Amino acid sequence: MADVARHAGVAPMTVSRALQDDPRVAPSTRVKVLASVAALGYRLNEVARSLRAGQSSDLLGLVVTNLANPFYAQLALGVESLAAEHGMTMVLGNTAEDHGRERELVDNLVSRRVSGIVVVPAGNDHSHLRPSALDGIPAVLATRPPSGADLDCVLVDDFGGATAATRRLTEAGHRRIGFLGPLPGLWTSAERFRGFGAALAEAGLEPDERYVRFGLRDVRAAEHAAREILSLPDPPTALFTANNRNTIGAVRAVTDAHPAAALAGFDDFEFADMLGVPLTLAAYDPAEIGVQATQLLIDRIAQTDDGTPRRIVVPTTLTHHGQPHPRLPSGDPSP
Amino acid sequence: MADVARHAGVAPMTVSRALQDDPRVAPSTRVKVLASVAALGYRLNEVARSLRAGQSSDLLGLVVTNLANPFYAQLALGVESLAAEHGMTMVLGNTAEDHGRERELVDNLVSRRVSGIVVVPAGNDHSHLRPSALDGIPAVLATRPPSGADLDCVLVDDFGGATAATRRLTEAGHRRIGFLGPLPGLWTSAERFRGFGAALAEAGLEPDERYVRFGLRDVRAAEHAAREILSLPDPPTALFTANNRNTIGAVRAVTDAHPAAALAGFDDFEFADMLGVPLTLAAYDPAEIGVQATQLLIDRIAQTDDGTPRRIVVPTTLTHHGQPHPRLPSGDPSP
DNA sequence: CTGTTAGCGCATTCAG
DNA sequence: CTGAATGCGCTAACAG
Repeated sequence: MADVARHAGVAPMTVSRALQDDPRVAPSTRVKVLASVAALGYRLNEVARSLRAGQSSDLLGLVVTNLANPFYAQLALGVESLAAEHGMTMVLGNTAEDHGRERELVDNLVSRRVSGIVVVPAGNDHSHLRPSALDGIPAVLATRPPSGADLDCVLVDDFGGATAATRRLTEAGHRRIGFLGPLPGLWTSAERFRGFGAALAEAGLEPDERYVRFGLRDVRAAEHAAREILSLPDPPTALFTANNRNTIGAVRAVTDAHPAAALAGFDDFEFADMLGVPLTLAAYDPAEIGVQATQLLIDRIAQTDDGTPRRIVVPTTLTHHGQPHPRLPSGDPSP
Repeated sequence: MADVARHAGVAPMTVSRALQDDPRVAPSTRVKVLASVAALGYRLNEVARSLRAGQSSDLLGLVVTNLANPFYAQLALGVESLAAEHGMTMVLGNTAEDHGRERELVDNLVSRRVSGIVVVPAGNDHSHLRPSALDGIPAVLATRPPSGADLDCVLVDDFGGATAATRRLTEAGHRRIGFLGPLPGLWTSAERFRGFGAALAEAGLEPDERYVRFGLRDVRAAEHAAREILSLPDPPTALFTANNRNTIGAVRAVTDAHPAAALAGFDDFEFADMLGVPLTLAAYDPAEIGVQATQLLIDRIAQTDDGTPRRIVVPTTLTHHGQPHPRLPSGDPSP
């Protein structure tokens, strides 16, 4: 910068001002300075700039559990787009659902003085994400509600979506409906099960534990569980699956020799319409979650909020792929 | 840091040294310092640290064209994993194939003094990525070779993969084979077409322009083109598709009323085995590209290379989903 | 409108 | 082994 100042015949301070469009600098001077900047190929050093600024660095942290999941990639895209709109740059970390790694990443981001962090938390205790634990840097949770800390968060309407999707099954006359989901310790998983149960209750039914499986973390496990359930002496005529891994596993099981079962689930995914199996899905826009979370963060950074924790719930839409579910004959359709 | 020093009864310099495991500090002093650090909840300021260091910031930039594509999400994961292994943090930007945005993002990263940048370039001229244009910060290209600049790059074996996949079709007796691909200006697209042509040549054939379509950027366009080609009076009996968007479009076209055609293509994707259509695919590991690119970058940062541009080619593997392609009767199978 | 002074938090350099 | 001085590149805060 000193070089530029020399080249332009002004003081460094003037260069600094010209570069940040300070209105107090004369137009003629500004032109002169900008010419020198161009001539010397000079570029502002953001590191020094943000050191001086003390707080803020125009960086926005994002910590996700699994970037390989297109869901989180979309969420990241949402964060990036809004961040960019506000002149901020996204720093991305992947925890692979590892609490320790999450701590490391968050710590790292704090050390870099990012302006805020969007976190998809790996664990159920979020006390380490309190602003006080983060040198005052605000964090916003995505897809899971805070526990042990008063934090902003953006959630999906897990309960509503699961209820609506399951209702489609009961409305079609199904009375024996199975459930496949990931670990019940996951908030989303628990909520979706609750929604599932609510829809059953509306129809005067309740979950049958023989047909309920939790802890299915990948497609293979889900497929296996689906086969087991469908092989029971008195198998369900329909399945509700709590996320796309489980849905896919169920589809695999159903397209095979086993007795067909109607499927409804949570999460839309590409190709859902190409699997040759009718599928009712509670869909939502993952990017929207990223956008909303980033907006909360920006509000908090700008202090335009009132300080009380906010909670945004992103709605789901019911979509249907493939042929409509055949309406079962009234009464319990026996095998 | 001064606070910690005071608390520990030492000079700030000693705190600094203790924190970076300088062997010259006495063990007892180190313990004292670390205790104070913990007591005060002190955290090193990476911003100041990297300002002092002048170069480097333990940040590694990644600029991709489309994070929504699982391919690039996987690539990002590869970059992140190796970066993390080396104590570096990934900063991610998305260009949406926009040259201007790419320049902005790269410029931004340079201003932040990242140690290096992995770029999936949007355009065909890469002169703006020369180290001299980047204040000496090295860039590595991923999936596309440099042009107008001597840069390291990591490529996929586009030619070989396309040749191998197409060969499967000719070996099965197909003689009228169509081609669907994105814009021919894309290097990968051109290479894959070249590989397609090479396999045809081996079988004494050549591309029939009636069956060749470029510029298909999404599934819908690919599906439409596939339908058109398959509706010709003398339609091809097989199609080679140059990327997963095109493959999916072709699958959609083929599963419909149209005369079936054998399919081979580039890129594997999830569910490829669930579409009910036999599919030969040239597959490769996108994360591997990210890892290799990051390794090149780290080498260059550490100056452990000899300065000449390096080029790494990631191999492809032929995978087959669904039933094997039925072997056509010898001779040209007429409709 | 422009320049001068001072310091953000840290680590290199040189003295103890 | 430890400490003091110095400056990384930039910009508030105060002069002129």
